[in-house]
Amino acid sequence: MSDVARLAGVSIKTVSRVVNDEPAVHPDTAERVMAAIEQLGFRRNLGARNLRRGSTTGTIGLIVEDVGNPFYSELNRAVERIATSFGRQVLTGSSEENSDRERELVLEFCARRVDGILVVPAGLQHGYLVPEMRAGTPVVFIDRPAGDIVADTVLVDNLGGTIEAVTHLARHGHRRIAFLGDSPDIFTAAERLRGFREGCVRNGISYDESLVSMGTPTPDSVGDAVKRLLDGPDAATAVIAGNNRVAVHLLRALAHAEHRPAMIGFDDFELADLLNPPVSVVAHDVSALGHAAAELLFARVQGDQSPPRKVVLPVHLVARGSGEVAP
Amino acid sequence: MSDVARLAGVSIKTVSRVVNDEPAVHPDTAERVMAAIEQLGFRRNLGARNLRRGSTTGTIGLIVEDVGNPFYSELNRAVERIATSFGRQVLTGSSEENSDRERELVLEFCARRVDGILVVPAGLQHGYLVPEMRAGTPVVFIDRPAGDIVADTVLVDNLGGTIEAVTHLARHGHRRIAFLGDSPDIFTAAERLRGFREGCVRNGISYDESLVSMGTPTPDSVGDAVKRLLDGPDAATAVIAGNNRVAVHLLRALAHAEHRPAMIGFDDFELADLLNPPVSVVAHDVSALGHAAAELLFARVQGDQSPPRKVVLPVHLVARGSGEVAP
DNA sequence: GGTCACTATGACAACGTTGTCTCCTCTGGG
DNA sequence: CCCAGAGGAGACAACGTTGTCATAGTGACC
Repeated sequence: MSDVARLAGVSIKTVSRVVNDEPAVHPDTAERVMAAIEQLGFRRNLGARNLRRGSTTGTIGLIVEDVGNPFYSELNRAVERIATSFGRQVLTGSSEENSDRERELVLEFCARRVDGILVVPAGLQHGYLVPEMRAGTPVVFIDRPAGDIVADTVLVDNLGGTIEAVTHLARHGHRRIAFLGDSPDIFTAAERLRGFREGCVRNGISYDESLVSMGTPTPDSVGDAVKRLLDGPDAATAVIAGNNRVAVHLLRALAHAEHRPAMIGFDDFELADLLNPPVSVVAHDVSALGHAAAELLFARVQGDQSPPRKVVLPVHLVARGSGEVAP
Repeated sequence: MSDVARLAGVSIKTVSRVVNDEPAVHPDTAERVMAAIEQLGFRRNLGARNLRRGSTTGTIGLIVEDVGNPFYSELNRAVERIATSFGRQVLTGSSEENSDRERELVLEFCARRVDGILVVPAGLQHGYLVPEMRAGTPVVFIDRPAGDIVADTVLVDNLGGTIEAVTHLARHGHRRIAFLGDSPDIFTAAERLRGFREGCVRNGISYDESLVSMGTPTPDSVGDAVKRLLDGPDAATAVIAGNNRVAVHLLRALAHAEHRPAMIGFDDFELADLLNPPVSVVAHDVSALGHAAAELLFARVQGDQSPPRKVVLPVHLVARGSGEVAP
């Protein structure tokens, strides 16, 4: 900026005035300054500006498990949309379902003085956030609640959705239903398992633990579970996939099976309707999840001091075929 | 920091020393400072630090068309991985295929003094980047080259891939092949169309413009194209989808068709192998694209001054079934 | 005992901005 | 002709850090 000032033959403050469109600058002077800016390729340093003004940095942080997962990238997009409408930019990070990495990212974001943080939490302990939140960085939890602190949270109705799935299958005559879920350490997985259990009870099906398989889904783990749960005399006649990744692995494992069980997935996914048979799912609006969380965050950024809110978004069953076959 | 200093009864500089793990601080003093830091929830302001040190900000910018598109989110993930290994964080933005928005994002990133920018360019004019690049912000173009400047670029072999697709179809007896591409303003779309043409020539097929449909893919636009190209006496017997989004819309349009043409998509996508028939594609390694671009960017960040490089990554045809049916 | 090396600490300036205050020069009204 | 007021511009400090230099204290050695 001082280079610009020198070239234009004015003071540094006048350059600042021009850059900030402040009034009380003579048009001729302004023009000279503009020319100098152009010539030198000057661009105001936002970091210095924010430091001096004590204003916000105009950035928010978003931490998800994996920005490459379509579920999270749709979330990312929704968040970005809201952030843009508030004139903010988004720093993203993947926690890889690792709570140390999550913490690292959060603290780094705080050191960068982001205006707020959206996080799909990996761990169960979030005490480390208390000082940051007290220092004025709002945090909103997405898809999973905070472990041990009270904070704004936006969830989907995991329990209700899974109950609905079980009920739907029961209505089509299934009594032996298997449940394939992600690691039970993950809130959504645990909650959906709880919904599965509750769904069985409500439909007069005895809950059979041997029909449940939980764990980080890999092609092998899901393949093994399929062999175990869907073979033999006591085989399950229907199966619920606990999330989109389980569903994908499950579909691949079932692709060449002789007789396929009925199936319902939790989380919708692209092309589900084009598979054979089309896959029925418990769907929810991922964009709405991102929107709601981001809107809540920006309300906090703008000073909303009301007590922490918990929002639960509805889910709905989309019957496409795979869940409507008889045993 | 001055609060911490006051509480610990030391100078501000000593706090700085403790925070930076500098030697020459008495253990007792350090402990007192640490306690004060803990008590006050102090966190160093990275913005101020970077300003003072004149160092890099530890961030890079990534601009794609849409962070929610699986293709770009996979790219995002690959870039993030490299960035993390270099201790950097990633600011992301969606240009929405709008060159003004792209420019806005780039300039905002520059004002934030990112260490470098990765961009999937939307427009054809990048002169606005020259001052920024001269000022020392390296820029690497991904998937599409810069419009009117020379810069580092990482592409995939669009031409070769499409030629291969045509050849593959020709080998299976097809003579009337349709091509559905994205808007010809997009480099990859234009290039793949060129490959289609060249592929026809090489295989002794007369290039028939009436079998080509280019434009931003929507369910309707693709549906209309399908009706036009695949009906009637002169209908195409095979079709090439110019990118992953065209492919998805095409599959949906064909889902209930009586006799389906042979089909090959450009860009692989999840579940392609589970459709009926499984979809043959010209695949390329999106992660490798991100890796290569990010590695190149960080080489520049670290001072590599060699002439701009152009990297073209290979593609390969994955035959799964949809491309291997006779006319 | 004086010098030297070394440890531990602080004062101060500077990074690139912008808010505040001040100063100078007009213009127009009395 | 004087003065009030407005318009235009600059000097200076401050934002939160850290690099440089200075200083005080402590042993160890000749």
